[in-house]
Amino acid sequence: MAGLRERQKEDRQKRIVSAAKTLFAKQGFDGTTIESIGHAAGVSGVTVHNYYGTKAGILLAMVIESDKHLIQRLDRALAEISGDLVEVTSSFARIIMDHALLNLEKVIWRQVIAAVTQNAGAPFSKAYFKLDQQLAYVLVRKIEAMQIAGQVPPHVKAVDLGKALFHLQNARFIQFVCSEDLTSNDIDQKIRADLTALFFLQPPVPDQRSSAAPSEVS
Amino acid sequence: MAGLRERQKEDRQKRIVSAAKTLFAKQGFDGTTIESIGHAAGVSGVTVHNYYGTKAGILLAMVIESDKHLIQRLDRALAEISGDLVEVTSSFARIIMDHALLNLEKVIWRQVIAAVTQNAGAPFSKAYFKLDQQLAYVLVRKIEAMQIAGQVPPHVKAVDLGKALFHLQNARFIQFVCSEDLTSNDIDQKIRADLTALFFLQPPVPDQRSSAAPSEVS
DNA sequence: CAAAAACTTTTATTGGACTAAATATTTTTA
DNA sequence: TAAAAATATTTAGTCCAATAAAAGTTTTTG
Repeated sequence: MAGLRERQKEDRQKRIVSAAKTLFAKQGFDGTTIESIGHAAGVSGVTVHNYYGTKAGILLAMVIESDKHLIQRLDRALAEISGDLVEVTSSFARIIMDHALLNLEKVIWRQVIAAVTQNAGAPFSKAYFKLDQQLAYVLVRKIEAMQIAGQVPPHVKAVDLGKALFHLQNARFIQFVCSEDLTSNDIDQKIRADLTALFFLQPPVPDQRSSAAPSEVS
Repeated sequence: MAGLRERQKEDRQKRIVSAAKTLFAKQGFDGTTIESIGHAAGVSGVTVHNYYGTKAGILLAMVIESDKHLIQRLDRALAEISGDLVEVTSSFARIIMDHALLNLEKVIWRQVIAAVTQNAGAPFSKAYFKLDQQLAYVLVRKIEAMQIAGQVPPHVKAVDLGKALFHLQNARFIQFVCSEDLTSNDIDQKIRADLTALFFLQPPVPDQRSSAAPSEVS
């Protein structure tokens, strides 16, 4: 059997998360009561509480579920990219933004970020931060691969670089969801500007030709 | 006269913010009711509402008030720093972290970030983002000065670099307040690692001595 | 199938943010 | 100083998240 009850529970949870997704999208986060989520999912409001603890808990369940596949998708996508670090980071950011908007609207993402920040330490927040770390390591692995291919200088610590790039990307992602006006193209431009400045690149660096180009430091 | 009533209003607002600061610190954000803030400030809860709209509004008023002087302080502090960009950014971040903790505890800062994110678009959020921008421009100005002094290559766009560094610092600041364990020293190390990797620096570059450390590029 | 275990639901309560409207007070101005 | 204007407070109420405990239901187990 392996748990008939288990399956029912999962089914209920799926219905709850699905109902929440619909209602949040339709009426917003604050405009949706836990009761109404339960009603739409065919369970009582208290049951929703029992499963997810808080409204934010439901939200995070949604996000974590939706991000399950993002990491693999990113890994695959980055493997195919042959550009420099700017291209790689830009693509990384773009895939994350696209994926994010595919699942939830910006206004909901704001609630996600708020909930995670507010409840730093809560189980669902830890899960979210863990996910972030996994995302960062997608970048780290790509950088390691680029180092082997000679596209990134070997003296750079891939982990440090990957994390730094991830944090930068994440800051821009937050900016992205905090402004309804900003498109993913806007953010892409900003990220490119960020990296161009940070890498101290002379304007367009051609290609393979001695990619190290260490700028004369003070 | 220039408004006796004005002055009383200001006085009341000061008392409210001050009371809120004390109570938030003592009982936490959620543990403090608007009613109790009003009581401590000698006004009614409704008056608190009238002035600040929401509990988050009070919080942001606190932050904005406390950050009024931060920009000047930063400007003065950075003017005296003569190190490279890593040193400058590190100091920048450190001053911000110190200032932040001097005024509010981490747990309250989490509420601040949550509130700002959640209510992106609300007047107090806009004010906060504006403040952020002003902070970023402190860095931009310093970089411009460094360019004139020949410490930063002239082909780099100071605005881009300053904003990028600010965003990175900001991401690390959020990490800082989201973990009770992390000290400002921890974050400092992380920021140094970030920048070292991003700038593609050979490990520690001593000084003028051009210690080439030629890495065998595969 | 019956008893026990594991959940869910119902019912009831609490607590607090936020709002609205009526009332009271203080300040201004004439 | 009295009327008017501006502002604060009281009062009353709504809404909803969150919790607790009792009652009901389904699933498992023996």
